[in-house]
Amino acid sequence: MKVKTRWLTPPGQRAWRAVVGVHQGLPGVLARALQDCGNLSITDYVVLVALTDGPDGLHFQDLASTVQWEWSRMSHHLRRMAKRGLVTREECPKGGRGAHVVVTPGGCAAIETAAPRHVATVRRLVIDPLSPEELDMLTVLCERILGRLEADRP
Amino acid sequence: MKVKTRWLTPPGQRAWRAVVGVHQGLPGVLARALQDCGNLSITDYVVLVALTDGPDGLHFQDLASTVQWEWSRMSHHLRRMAKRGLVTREECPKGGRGAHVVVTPGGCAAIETAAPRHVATVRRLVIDPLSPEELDMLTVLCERILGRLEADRP
DNA sequence: GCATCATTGATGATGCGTCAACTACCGGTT
DNA sequence: AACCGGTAGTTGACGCATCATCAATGATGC
Repeated sequence: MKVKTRWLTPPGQRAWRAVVGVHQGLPGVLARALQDCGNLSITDYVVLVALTDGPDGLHFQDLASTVQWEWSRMSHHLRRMAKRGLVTREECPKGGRGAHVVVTPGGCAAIETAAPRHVATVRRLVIDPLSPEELDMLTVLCERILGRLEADRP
Repeated sequence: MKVKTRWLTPPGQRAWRAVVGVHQGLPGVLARALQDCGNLSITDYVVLVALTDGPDGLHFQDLASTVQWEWSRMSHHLRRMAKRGLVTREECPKGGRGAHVVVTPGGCAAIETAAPRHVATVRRLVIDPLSPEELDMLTVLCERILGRLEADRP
């Protein structure tokens, strides 16, 4: 019951396999590293980094747009994070409507322990095994692919 | 409330951003392409490709090991695919215990329409925008990273 | 001043993936 | 035969992501 499709050329197959392999392997290792120090998921980490990047919290919608999430996803995730004491919703200081999201001391502590280790993991897995020239090459190639991706999804 | 961590160097940041961008963007485009022709998810596609790669169906555990899934995940997914008429569980031809999974005619038709388009999408997004030398370079870099990943997860 | 509409955000339903039982069945041992 | 340990696979519960929908709060037109 062979499917008769013209598959990729051997170099193409090998490249695709490698890309898929990285795609499948990276999140697991990063997630484990984050789990080991502070019980954070990758998504928690992303949200906390966005929130702690400025001096104060962020508006709900600004937060959602900086991490490129839909509002509903953000809302659900903030509820779960709030239940775990990582963030809180406050009244908007500008008085208007809209939720203002801030990091609790607990969340701040969590991100401050997690961030250095996470960066170290990224370094170890992706940055360090490549020479500076190779890193630049990887950047160029990924950005080329990214361009196609964005052209595909306007 | 700035988190004071030594982040990546600018080239490192740019590389990491590009890698993450590809990682986040690729599945969406591939999933849409598969959805548009046959209502398959990426996971459906992977299972169907594995099943139609040989002349006959596969043993449950062989299927699980070729696509690198846990048994429970495979079991759940096969149940859902069976409910949609894509695969069936049969008695093992060897007589022993164990489930034998085969593709239904409907599943076969689905994969035969989906596969060429999927390959074309991969080509368009990843293979075509790169020259052969660049493709080889991408392979080498990804495989280097893969090595680190596997060293990290024994 | 109020009716209408868009924005902002929350909620419920559904599907997927993981973990931890749980069942069933085969093989060998006593 | 009865027992037992390991293999094969299923099931249930839970967390997360997405989609559709709902409620409340603006802004705008008349």
